[in-house]
Amino acid sequence: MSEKNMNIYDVLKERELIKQIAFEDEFKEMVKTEKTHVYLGIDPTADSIHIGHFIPLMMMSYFQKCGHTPIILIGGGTALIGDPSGKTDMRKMLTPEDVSRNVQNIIKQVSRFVSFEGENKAIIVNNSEWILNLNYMDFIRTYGVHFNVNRMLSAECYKQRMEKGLTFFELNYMLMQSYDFLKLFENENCKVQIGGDDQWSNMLSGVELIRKIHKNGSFCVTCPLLLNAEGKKMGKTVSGALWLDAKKTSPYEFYQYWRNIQDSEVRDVLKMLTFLPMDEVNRLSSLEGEKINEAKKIAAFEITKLIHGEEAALSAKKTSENLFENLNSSDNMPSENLSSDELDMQILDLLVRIKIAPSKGQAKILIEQGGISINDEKITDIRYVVTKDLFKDNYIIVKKGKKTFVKVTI
RNA sequence: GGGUAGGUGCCCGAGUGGCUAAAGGGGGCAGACUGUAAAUCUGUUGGCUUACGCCUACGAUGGUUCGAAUCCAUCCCUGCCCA
Repeated sequence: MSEKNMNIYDVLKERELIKQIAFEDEFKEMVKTEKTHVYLGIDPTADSIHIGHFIPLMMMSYFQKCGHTPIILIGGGTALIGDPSGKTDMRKMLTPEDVSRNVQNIIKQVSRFVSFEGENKAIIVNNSEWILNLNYMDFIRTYGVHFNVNRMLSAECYKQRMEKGLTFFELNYMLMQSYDFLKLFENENCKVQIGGDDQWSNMLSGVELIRKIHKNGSFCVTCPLLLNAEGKKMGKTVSGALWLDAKKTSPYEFYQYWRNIQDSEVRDVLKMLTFLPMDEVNRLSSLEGEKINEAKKIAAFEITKLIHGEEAALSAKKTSENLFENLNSSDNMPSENLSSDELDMQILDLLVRIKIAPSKGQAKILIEQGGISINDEKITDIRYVVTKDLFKDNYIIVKKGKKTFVKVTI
């Protein structure tokens, strides 16, 4: 691999994947001469990773390509307790079985970005190994003394919480995360932590803890958060988050998400979420007017390929082209199967049945506003009945608005 | 522990006995316009019902009343101030 000798700092700079670095100059010098371990923390609170993990994983991928060793830290210890950071309610407690099943899924998805083979193969560690055995008194005496609460409270992430109320538990998160880094530093010679910029304070406090105890270099690097043109986090879909698991967000849906980004987001998306050469990124993102659709297609394809593999990406792309560019094929479209005794169904019931509308009331509104068509015929009567003769080749295509298609088969 | 202000629909927020499925805004969805974009304009936004209507919903549980988001009691939760 020729990339092995590339300098990670330059690579990340070029991709604009760096938001902040602690001890930047020292970091630059370190990576010139050393190959180190790099860690990224992921909470196994869900059985899939979502788009928020995407950029840090891209970053990790570059680190590995440059010869560094990725460590994926699973927050198994903290997940067993239940992470309170959700604003409204405590997340439900996870059993050890939940956690280990989630971990399996997460590893599968992470392996799209980092390799678990070769000289600097990625390793997985779980912080339950050390968190669960902590002795409270020992912990606060040994490590607690290094944390200045005044300073912690001035950190951006807590500042916002000050208005809403902050519990001691949440305040502790910073100590836990710092301790994770310290352990990895001591046990695995891990000098670098990476993560999203929202983690900056937590990461920095780990760096400082290590420097206080070992008087030795450790670093953290954050990547920019993926924001859309409105300044909100990207990755929200109608049905919630944009997941990287095909079972939760289909490759087609995933592809469409990226196909529909705004013009102004194209450059960021290509640059940060694909491995396309920068020349190409620059060329594509400078396209104007209608032509920028070309860039969006490429972005959607590349990103889908990265997450779901080439085959799934091709078929998502094909489905999309067929639907929107009128080639009239329904392969790979989201589909629902009806049993034959469900025929002659009222249109309202059908829309609910195939999950196009959440309730009959909503379905009624959609039809009244002209948002529903079957096989390209607009439906205007809310009492329309779906009969068997509509089903050519045993399927119909139900369309909601401009972008939602469902193939209904019998 | 004491004082005080609060908890309303996806979110913010008005409402302080009947006209309230609950103003207004945001967000979502749909329509027009477009490039599967943005901006703009329009409609719509609890569930069931062809409909009359019924059910569920203003932190929780009880109560007062012909009638409660609105009054009373108890409880739970949150903010702020004092200790």
